[in-house]
Amino acid sequence: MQSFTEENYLKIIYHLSVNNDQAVQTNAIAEKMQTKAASVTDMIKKLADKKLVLYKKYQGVHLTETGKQAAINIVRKHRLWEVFLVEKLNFKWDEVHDIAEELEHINSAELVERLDEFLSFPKNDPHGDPIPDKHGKFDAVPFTRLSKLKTGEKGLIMGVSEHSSAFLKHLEKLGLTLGKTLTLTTITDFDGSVEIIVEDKKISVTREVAKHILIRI
Amino acid sequence: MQSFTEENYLKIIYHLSVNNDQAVQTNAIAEKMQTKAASVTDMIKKLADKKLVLYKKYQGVHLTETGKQAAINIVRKHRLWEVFLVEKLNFKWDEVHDIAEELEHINSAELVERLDEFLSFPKNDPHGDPIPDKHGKFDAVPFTRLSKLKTGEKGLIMGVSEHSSAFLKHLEKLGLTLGKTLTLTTITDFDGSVEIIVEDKKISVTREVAKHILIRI
DNA sequence: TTATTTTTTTAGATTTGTCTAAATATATAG
DNA sequence: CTATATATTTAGACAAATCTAAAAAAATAA
Ligand SMILES: [Mn+2]
Ligand SMILES: [Mn+2]
Ligand SMILES: [Mn+2]
Ligand SMILES: [Mn+2]
Repeated sequence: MQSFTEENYLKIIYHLSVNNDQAVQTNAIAEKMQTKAASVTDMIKKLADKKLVLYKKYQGVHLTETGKQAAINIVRKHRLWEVFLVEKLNFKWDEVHDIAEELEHINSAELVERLDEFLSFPKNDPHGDPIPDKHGKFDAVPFTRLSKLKTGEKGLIMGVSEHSSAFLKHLEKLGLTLGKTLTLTTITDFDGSVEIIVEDKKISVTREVAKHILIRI
Repeated sequence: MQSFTEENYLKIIYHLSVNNDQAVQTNAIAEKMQTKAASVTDMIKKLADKKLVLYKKYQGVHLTETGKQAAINIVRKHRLWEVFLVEKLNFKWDEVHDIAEELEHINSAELVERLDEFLSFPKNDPHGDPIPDKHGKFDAVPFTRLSKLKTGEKGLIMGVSEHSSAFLKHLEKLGLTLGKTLTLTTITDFDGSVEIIVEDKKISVTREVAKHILIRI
């Protein structure tokens, strides 16, 4: 069994290596963990001793299969708890992340399976992210970003790639929530912002925001 | 904010001092915490620095009002999560304690209040123990023990004072669950075991077991 | 009331996860 | 290919929570 800290390292290494099969760098981990590179090196050695990561000095780390499964299990718990908080306890999608950061470390396989069942085996969390099943399997639905759409194209909002409360609240206010359909009408030349229509309303979205809205055409 | 460890100490000191206004002894804490007296002394000093307990060398500890409220809040969370596990996730009453030991440390006041509401503000946990409200208030319903009943007396099972899985499973098997009504028919002289009738069935219960069954006459 | 037992505290180590500062390796730029 | 910049590791220290062994206080018994 891993400590909370070890679990957080595994999860971060996982997120940094998914969609990218290169080695994860010490500094990248340090930034996400909000700690120092020296501390990361210490922890990496420990995780390597436990065969959870492969490590070569100065060459960054890769998760082993065991490490990857451990990480995915934490992600599974995180996302299931987020669904619970939104669906059952009526939290908003911008309020659940920090609580799930704690709940994801609760250690009971039985609890996770029963929670999954209680929630009717959800496929996605409140931010559109896929929930791995009990074997760690999930399908990565392909997506594009609002910032990549061309004029006139229609799309369905299926997720976000930025999870800060400020960003989510902003989308909420604009009515840009999961499942909404939108049409891109204009791309502004000078700043790349986009005009879209959602539910018959015209909205302007900065390029920075558009980059983080995941779309299925 | 307290660490998990500090919270566990507070909770144990609380349980050892409720129904008993004497100072809680170092060794008593050590036994419950499954640790050594020396470690307890260290922690007591830390809790005293934080004004969560009153401590005089060699004289044991008392919770301060702040410490008591902190402890009660942990107990509240523990019992609410136990209700959740039994009522919503269909765990048995003997399966929930260890998971609740972890969940009780999740740190979000909003979560607790919403969970309480989701559960329809339960007054008691699956073992009959009272759940403090958000202000830490609860009424200690008076009770007696099956071992104190006299021949012919009737009673309602309202709780248990032993929470081990083995004990709870045993009661379950005998059909001695919360809310059941029983009548004491015989007290055996030589070993103090009691014969009772529950739902028209005659059952024999050892004195040791009878001591831990809480009854309202 | 003196001796013995029990309880509690202190002293000094250990483990985990962190830090700063300095050393070393790797990458990048001329 | 060498100089500089960046990334990473090492060395040594620290705080939290624990431990063992020994000392000290309090309780109990003779
Ligand atoms: Mn999240
Ligand atoms: Mn999420
Ligand atoms: Mn319990
Ligand atoms: Mn309980």
